[in-house]
Amino acid sequence: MNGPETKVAPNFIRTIIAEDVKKGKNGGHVITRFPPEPNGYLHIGHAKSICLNFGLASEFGGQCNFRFDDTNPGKEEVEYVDSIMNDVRWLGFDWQERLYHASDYFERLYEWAVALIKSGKAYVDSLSAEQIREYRGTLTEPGKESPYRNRSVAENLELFERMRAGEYKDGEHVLRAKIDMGSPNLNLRDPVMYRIRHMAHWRTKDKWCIYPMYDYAHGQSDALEGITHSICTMEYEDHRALYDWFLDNIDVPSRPRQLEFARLNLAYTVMSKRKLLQLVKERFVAGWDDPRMPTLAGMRRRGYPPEAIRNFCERIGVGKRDSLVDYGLLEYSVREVLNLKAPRVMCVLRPLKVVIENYPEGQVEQLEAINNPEDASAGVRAVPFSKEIYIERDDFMENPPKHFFRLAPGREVRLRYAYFITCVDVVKNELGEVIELRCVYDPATRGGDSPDGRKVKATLHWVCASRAVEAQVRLYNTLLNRPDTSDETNGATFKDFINPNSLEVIADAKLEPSIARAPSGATYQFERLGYFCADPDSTSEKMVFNRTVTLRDTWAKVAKAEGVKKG
RNA sequence: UGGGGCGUCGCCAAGCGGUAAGGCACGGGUCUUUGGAAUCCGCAUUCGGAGGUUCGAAUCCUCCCGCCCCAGCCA
Repeated sequence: MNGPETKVAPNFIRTIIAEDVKKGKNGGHVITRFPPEPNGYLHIGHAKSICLNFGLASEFGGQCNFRFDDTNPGKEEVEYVDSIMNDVRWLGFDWQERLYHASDYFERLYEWAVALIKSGKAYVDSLSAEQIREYRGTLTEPGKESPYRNRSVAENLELFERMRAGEYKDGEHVLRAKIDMGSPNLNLRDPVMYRIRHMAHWRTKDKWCIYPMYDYAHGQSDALEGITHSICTMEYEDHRALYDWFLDNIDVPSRPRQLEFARLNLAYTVMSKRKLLQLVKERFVAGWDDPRMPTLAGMRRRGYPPEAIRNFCERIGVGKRDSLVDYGLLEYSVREVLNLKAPRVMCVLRPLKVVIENYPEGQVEQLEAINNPEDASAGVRAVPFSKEIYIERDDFMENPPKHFFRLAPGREVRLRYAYFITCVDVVKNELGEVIELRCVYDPATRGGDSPDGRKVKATLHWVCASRAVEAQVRLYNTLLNRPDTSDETNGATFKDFINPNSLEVIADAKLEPSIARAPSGATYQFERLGYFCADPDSTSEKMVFNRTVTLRDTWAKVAKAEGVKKG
């Protein structure tokens, strides 16, 4: 697929793996894994990891396993399990039969813990959680050894066995690795391997009441699956010494290597599961799949194609430094895909009635419109036209500024695929607001071309008033009103910067009749406005559309630069 | 003031001792029945700073500055 000139941009992980393969390490094989914990929905940051892991595996002719990191039953739920698998498949990746769980290895991990006890490298500690924290020391002072650190192997064995048997309450004992309480790396100060949790696990049910910690479970799970490159985010860099310590002190079947990369931060949104959960629980959004959410479920409902997300993940690259990616890059990736695929259709969001005075009363004609100028195979459709139509309020200005090309008193413009019309009169209500336009059309311009070759500076979208279908349209803006809300130094939190205008609902947009019954999820370009997709909230009475992303809007840029006001 | 990372264009990001890729954004042109799309052109004498090594440094050395992560029986 990748020809010689479509070479992908190198990154340090790709480079390391290529070197390993070249040296024949791991027999030249590459096996990666995507290891989510089922404690929340997947978001665009996970997409980066998914694309990296599955992408690298396929690039090197290897495979990527799917593994639930389910070591903490207190936080994990099956609702998340289902959504996670669904989202990875939707993104376009397939783990075939290789669906694994850290909980598949509980028995093996337990045996290895026993072996570590026998070799004097692990012990049961009976300090309380607070005491363990005190004994751990601080960033600048070394820790102290627990008084239980030198229990005999026999005693440790018995205690650990009874921990498993359920003879102790939560928190009474833990199993710790015996490493070095004076290490400058806090992860090596006798890390906890097992804690007691009398709690059912979604898979193992009541079989266990002791559960392994991430640090103890992850590397060994990797080794059992023959993972060659275990790719994780930067915050685990300090854990690598521990990851390696376990692998060095346990008789594992293979030797994986941990590599760390920087997680994705996207402007105007948040990525942490904690914050996303807060948005859902505190009703700032309608749910995990709210189209404003950076979750894959939200983006799917918003209308972002999986291909666009994959392209975005390739474009942002992979590095080790903190970054904040411009939201515009994601939007560019979305438009790029949709431009080629989305059928065009006309919809008027904020209607302004236009009466064409010289058009025959009661006549309705069908005009031919191109479905997708980027794709001839998409064909054409018929759009009804008659004496009364709606145009966009923004497409008319009574006193147009210099660079406004659209309709104005006395001005002629084109109605897309229809006729040239000239505004001859403006009807206002008692408040002085424009409520209707009176225009005349030129019958010779049918279809939108003028036989005499005269030009017009603008083409407007429109909808036939008598045949229009009303639809609800939801317009989305950024969830947060500033790009970076991570600085909480003055007691501020991201919630202080939630954009109160992130959702704008248009109750009665006028839609051309051709998509009156569009299937949920179908994406269209509403000409001159943007890409929109049918929402599952649609009913047989009323369609609901989500604005996926606007089109690039040069006029908006000009208007802003010149300080043009609406109206 | 311990340890681990990181500093290349407004935002990402290549580069690994031979004289600064690419994408987005931005500015301008062409074309246009979407102010869309497409297309062309422009956009870092300089790589956090200061010294040093070298014929030659973003790349090597020294010192300095800045930012991120770590004190869960979370992952």
